[in-house]
Amino acid sequence: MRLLLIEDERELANALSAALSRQGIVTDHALNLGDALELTLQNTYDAILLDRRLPDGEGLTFIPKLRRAGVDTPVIVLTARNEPMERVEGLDLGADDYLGKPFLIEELMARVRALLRRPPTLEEQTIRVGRLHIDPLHLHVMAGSVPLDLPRRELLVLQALAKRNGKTVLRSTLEDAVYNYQEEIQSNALDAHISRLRKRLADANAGVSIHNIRGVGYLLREE
Amino acid sequence: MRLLLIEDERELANALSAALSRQGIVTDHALNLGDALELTLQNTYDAILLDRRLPDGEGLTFIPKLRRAGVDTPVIVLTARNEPMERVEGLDLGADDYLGKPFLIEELMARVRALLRRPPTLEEQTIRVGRLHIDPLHLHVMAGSVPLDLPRRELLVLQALAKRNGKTVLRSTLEDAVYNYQEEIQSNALDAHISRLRKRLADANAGVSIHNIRGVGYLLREE
DNA sequence: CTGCCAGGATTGCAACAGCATTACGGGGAT
DNA sequence: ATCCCCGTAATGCTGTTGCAATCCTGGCAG
Repeated sequence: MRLLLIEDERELANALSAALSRQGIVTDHALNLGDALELTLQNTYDAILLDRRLPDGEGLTFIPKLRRAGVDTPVIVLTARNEPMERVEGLDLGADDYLGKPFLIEELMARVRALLRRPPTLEEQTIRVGRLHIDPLHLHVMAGSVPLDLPRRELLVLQALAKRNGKTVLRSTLEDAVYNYQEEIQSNALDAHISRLRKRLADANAGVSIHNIRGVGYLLREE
Repeated sequence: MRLLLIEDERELANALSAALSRQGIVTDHALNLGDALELTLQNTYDAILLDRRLPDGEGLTFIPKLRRAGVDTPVIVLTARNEPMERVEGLDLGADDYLGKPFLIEELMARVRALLRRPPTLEEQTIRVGRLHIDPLHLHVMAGSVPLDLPRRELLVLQALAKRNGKTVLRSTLEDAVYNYQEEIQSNALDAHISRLRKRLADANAGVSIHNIRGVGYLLREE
């Protein structure tokens, strides 16, 4: 783990560095905001410890600067000013945590650990076939850059087909995907949906087509 | 935004819920850990506010239980015990933040905002659709350069739609975004909000419209 | 090669679930 | 006292969907 400590009091900085080092944490140290910005752009840190009072300005102003530069490393603000409203200000400027001096090294460590534990954002995965982008999580379909609004049942059919991209989907599987066990169908309703879906895909110039395997099922594939 | 508050003092809980509600946050309330666990497994919260002293046990023990159940919702611990070492203990058990009572609502809000800021990129802090600028953190909506004051529930609807800009939001998801589980609606209240919101957006010449996908949900789209 | 047929495709239609809108009134906030 | 939010319900509307009638097609048997 690697931290950037931005702190102008050398004595405190050294003590912190030493303590962190004993925990197996590597600490880079900047004495002012100018140096700090340079360091953050050249390196990647797991977290940044930021003092508010610094020779070249108020520490908090550093956070928006960082963010604008596309750096989203978590920031913990260290400060003597520990009034509630000050904390609000700090947090709203983009700090991830706020720690009033004096503090125990253990608490700092615990807060760093808490920050690092936060899960990274999980990517939403979208299925791509032809010019279609299908986002099953958000029930969203795009044909190229144009959104494709599908009625409920057609959407279900398309999703079921897309999930097994290119592979044949049994007719019965499709039926299960579109109808729950309470809903009985006694007609070719499914065929009707397929037909209507085909038309819509063609109209949208989706670049895919629904192919039938006689007696087995359907599959979705690029044209 | 939707929170779970785990707190046995009804009075405090009600006060908090009211305050949060005024900030556009929907709060579910559990009086004990048992209820809380059930709720967390049934719903998805943006964050959990957890008291330490609870009728059926120490609140902190709840966190590992949650994590084992695969729930990684951020937890903010609220407590009278605010000694540094106690805080360390809480954070190491998996809490994401720690707030000593008494606290200002503002600070709680700031800490919640800090937590929620993580997953979406910082760029997305203010959402833009058409001529609308929506700042979900500060609950502020602008149509062009004119501020648009929306009633609470309509704001919640708009926010929920905007967060998934352009993508379909399930009806049920919208309901969860606007109502907590205690508030049962047995009418088309949601439809009514949508209708009224539509009118306001049109009057404000917002350049966006709410589109319905029959049987699925709604989405927000530029005109 | 031809005819037959089961399975598939298409499409009009009517029913209905789902949606939109609006008026009303209770209740909370100012 | 006033205003506005918000839930409710009545009313009218609309697109989806199940169905069925009809047409099409591929595969197989003779």
